[in-house]
Amino acid sequence: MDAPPTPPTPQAGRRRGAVRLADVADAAGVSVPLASRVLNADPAARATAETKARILEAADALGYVPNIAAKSLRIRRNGLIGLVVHDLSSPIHLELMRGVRAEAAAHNHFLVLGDVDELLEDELAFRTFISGNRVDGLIVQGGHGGFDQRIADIARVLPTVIVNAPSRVERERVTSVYPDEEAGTRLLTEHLLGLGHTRIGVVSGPRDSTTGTLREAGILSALAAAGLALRAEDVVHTDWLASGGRAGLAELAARWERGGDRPTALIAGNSLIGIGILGAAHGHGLSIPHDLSVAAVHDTWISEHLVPPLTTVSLPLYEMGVESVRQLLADSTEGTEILVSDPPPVLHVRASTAPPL
Amino acid sequence: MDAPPTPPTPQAGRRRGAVRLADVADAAGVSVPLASRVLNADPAARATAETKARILEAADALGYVPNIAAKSLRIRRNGLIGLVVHDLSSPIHLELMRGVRAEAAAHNHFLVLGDVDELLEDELAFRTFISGNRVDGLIVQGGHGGFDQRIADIARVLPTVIVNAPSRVERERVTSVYPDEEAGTRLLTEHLLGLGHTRIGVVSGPRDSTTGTLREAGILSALAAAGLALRAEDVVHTDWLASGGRAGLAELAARWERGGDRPTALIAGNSLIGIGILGAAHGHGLSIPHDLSVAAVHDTWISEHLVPPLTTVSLPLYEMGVESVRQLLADSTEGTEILVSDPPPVLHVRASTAPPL
DNA sequence: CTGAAAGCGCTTACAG
DNA sequence: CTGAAAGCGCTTACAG
Repeated sequence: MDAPPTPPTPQAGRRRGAVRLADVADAAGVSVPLASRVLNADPAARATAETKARILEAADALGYVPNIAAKSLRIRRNGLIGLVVHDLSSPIHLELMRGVRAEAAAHNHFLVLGDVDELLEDELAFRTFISGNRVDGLIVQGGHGGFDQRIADIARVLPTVIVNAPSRVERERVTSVYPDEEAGTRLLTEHLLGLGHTRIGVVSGPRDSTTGTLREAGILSALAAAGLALRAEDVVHTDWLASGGRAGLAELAARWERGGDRPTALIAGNSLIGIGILGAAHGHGLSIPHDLSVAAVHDTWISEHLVPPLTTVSLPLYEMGVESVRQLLADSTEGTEILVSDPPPVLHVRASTAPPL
Repeated sequence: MDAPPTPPTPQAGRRRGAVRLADVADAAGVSVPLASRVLNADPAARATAETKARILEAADALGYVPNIAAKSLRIRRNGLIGLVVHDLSSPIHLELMRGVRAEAAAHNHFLVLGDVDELLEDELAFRTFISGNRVDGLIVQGGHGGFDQRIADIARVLPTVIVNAPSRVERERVTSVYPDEEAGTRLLTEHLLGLGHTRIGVVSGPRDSTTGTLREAGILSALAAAGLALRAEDVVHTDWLASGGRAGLAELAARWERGGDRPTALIAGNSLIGIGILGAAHGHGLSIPHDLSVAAVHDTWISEHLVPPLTTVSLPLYEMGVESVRQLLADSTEGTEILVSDPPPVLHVRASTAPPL
């Protein structure tokens, strides 16, 4: 038997016969520079309409696509934005990411995915990612404590925008995009007050989280406006996950077992915490909203499918993603802080909140 | 007042003083080619250990990172993998994506994000994404009907792997990576049979979905092994989302209202459908698992936090992501079909399933 | 306005 | 084994 015949060069040689600008120029009978100018719509190129048409046709017929590497090497930009996320599985972060992706695409940019934890750990990956012209700029999910100084370092080299947190970096200013956290929790609190709750507890994120602090401030201000206070014993700090919500409720329930009064409503620092609380409630003999109302920050697709459906306030996550790309591409003054307030926080009342008994 | 002083070239000129290979070579007192060879660990480079050390030191001291554009232009690869996803908000797809990302990073590759729907709509974006050496290869989430022929077209130009679906493309063979769908649903079905259920219904995905068909086949075979059949009236087709699960249950409930017997357990085509069913059950006067057991394909972080926690079978999503990157980088024979069976499907029994009344 | 020339920063046959 | 030279495919001052 003979060796099997070589297949008709399918992708054996990879990147089969890529068509170059020179091929287009040849086909159109013009020089390479002119082809370049016409294809890039250089206003200085005043070739006859007919010539232009011939070039465009040739490019189209040959299926010409510029070689990105060659182009980037010349113009020192590559149409890539680095998106550094923290937790790929959170539906909250995902909504942000959707906005970033869509707006980037609208500007003919693509997203390159990075992972906060990995970049923090692996110095080489870190440098490769932010250096070497790999990306034109960086969008970093904010709110990760220790990462901040690192971000400041990067921002000196590469246009950088922090999304979803005000810049906490003091010495160096980094552009940041964030929502009106306080207005969000104020809305939730007012909703609960309106239902008749007078003692409200909080399951918040990590104690040192700026975002968490802002959310708590919104609760405090709404309570204060009603002449009420937030009791220290009604606040618990945990992490931003469903398991955190579960742990937070366990902690509170343990306190309540010692007797005395307890809050009739809980505000969850985010909707993952809210999910954890709903999931754990039954185990503590709590029926929601009968025994306890629960409301959370951030509306995601899951909220309405939970049992019971979760009352939330939606913050403009998608729009923040959009805005962060705009800021990045506008190469705006570093250190700008953009509050995204359109749309404003919106309350989504669902069955997890009800008047207290 | 004078104009404000120009800041000390922060990022005004962008990409401040990028250090080039030539700078490293100068600093080490060697030629550029030698520096290149040593830094790339070319085994042919037999400079003295001391010279090598000097080069590496210089690179380190200067913080040298190769210019990716220049490098890609030469070697015709850029360390970028295109990941084309369908629904960024699905926790199922996300788990896949995590595996892809991690394995890509392990091979010093980064991910560029594309969107199926957008690429289908926008011809220019499509060509830009797959052509022009933007990415070295493509990983495409499978199971999107109409996209298949398109994928085949791409695969002829660019190394491509379909993940999460066997290749349905007949004429041209595209490498694909998929789980043992039938084993998964067989496990769920056997679990329900073991609990004593003898009539089991299915809320599956779209009627023309290959994945859905495979999952139904697993159910059929397990039922058949027990001498049971799947009744046509107990099957409903919907979409793969929570809203689909909601609609599917509504459809079944409407049938059941006409009287007669009904299934005592339901298998959801995926866990989003399962979430929808759990969320809608109460509205149909059904208590789960008391009146109806529910089990679903794919285990995600939410499953255990649902009310009640959802019984699922986990398929190796993360590992499929990993494997798809390996296949892509191995540039394996086109048309290979890889069944990822490690780990095998695992049953996660939770409170949404119980013996029938 | 257009074309010939230079050059972006690398890698790699090619001579020595 | 190492260095000088060429060249990857583009864009853009620079002359004409």
